[in-house]
Amino acid sequence: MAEAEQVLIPTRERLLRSARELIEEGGYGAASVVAIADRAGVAAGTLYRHFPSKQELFVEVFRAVCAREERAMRAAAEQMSSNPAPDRLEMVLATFARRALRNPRLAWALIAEPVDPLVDAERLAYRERYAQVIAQDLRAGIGAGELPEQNVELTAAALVGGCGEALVGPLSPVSSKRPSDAEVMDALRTFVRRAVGAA
Amino acid sequence: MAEAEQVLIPTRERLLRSARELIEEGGYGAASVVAIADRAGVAAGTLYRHFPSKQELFVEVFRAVCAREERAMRAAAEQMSSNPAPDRLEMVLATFARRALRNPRLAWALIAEPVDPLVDAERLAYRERYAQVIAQDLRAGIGAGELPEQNVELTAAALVGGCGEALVGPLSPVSSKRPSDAEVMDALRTFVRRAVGAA
DNA sequence: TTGCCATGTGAATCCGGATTCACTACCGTA
DNA sequence: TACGGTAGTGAATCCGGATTCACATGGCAA
Repeated sequence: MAEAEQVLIPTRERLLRSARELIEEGGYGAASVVAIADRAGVAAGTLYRHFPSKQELFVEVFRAVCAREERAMRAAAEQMSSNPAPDRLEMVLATFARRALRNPRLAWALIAEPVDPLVDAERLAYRERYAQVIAQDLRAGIGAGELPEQNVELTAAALVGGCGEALVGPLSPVSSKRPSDAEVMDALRTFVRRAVGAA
Repeated sequence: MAEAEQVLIPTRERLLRSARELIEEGGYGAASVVAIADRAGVAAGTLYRHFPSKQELFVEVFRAVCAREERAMRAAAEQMSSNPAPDRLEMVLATFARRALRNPRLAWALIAEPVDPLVDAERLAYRERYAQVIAQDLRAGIGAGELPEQNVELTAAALVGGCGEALVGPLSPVSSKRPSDAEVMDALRTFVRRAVGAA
């Protein structure tokens, strides 16, 4: 599978990119060392010139992708900064959902697919960060009297988790009679608004 | 680890039980063929006298446990059959959560931990069934005017998924500063009531 | 020119399980 | 007592992937 070799891009980057692409296409299972190296146009051994182990490579991929997601969510919140909290929350979670639906396999890998302890730890850390983005707006909403008092951390976790898992179904490899993306998004918006106690 | 051998119980059953126990304690990873056989007080080869493969054994364990969960949820709904739908829904999901919190490792295995295609297929099937239990009460509630119109299937999925993932955090192996079970249950009850649009 | 370092190679090796199989032990029946 | 079938044994084998390592190659500085 010798690709049109992107010699412009340094090997290390190419390896990271190959790994991400393979995960996007077929989950962690599809991203074997040989496959990754192959796609990057190098030999398997080369991977070990740039990363101490496959795990570490995965961690780096994972971090980069999660950071991108977090940025997208924060940006969404930013854009709505002058709108009421419920609208902001709806937007933030809709952003999360939209992106997941656009890249289902990757989303599944980020949200649920276990890999190894190193990556799993990273996952937990990022879940926490997503929840914090939500929690922030929840607090603001409560402060402004736009939302009722509630356990902010748990609601935030339930929302991230909730939307995540709600997506995992529609996302999952073999689901057949899946509803359209628009329907999913719509139902999730309603769900979020209600769950936070918006009018 | 030759246990006090329960020769009263047939080997096949003992194997199923060992597997379940090992999964409860350490997830699928801890349930190797040798470990399972060991705990059942037989040799590895014996497992293959009773099951065509490890996968098939897992599927059987998984089915049994999921069926038990489903029964618990249905029973909870049954008991509340004369109460309003929102109360029933709260009860059903609280049952789900309570049981998960009581047996975190197993819950994690059922809800999220990937194993192999056979078992994963089973998981999807059961998620669907849990969602149907919810959907049933949602429909009843809408019919009785106790709940607003909504996309029943998606809300049900979001709730099962939502509670599931919300639990996964608190459940997960290494989470430290986890809130008390009571707090989690409480926040989830509120969450559920709001999410379905109850007054 | 020579030596050294960084990078790349890919076949050989290692490793952790699942799976097999030739053999034993026991039980009920002819 | 012999026979066949069922259950059990556990060391040997197989298998898929990560990891290693002895051997290039090319650039750069002494």
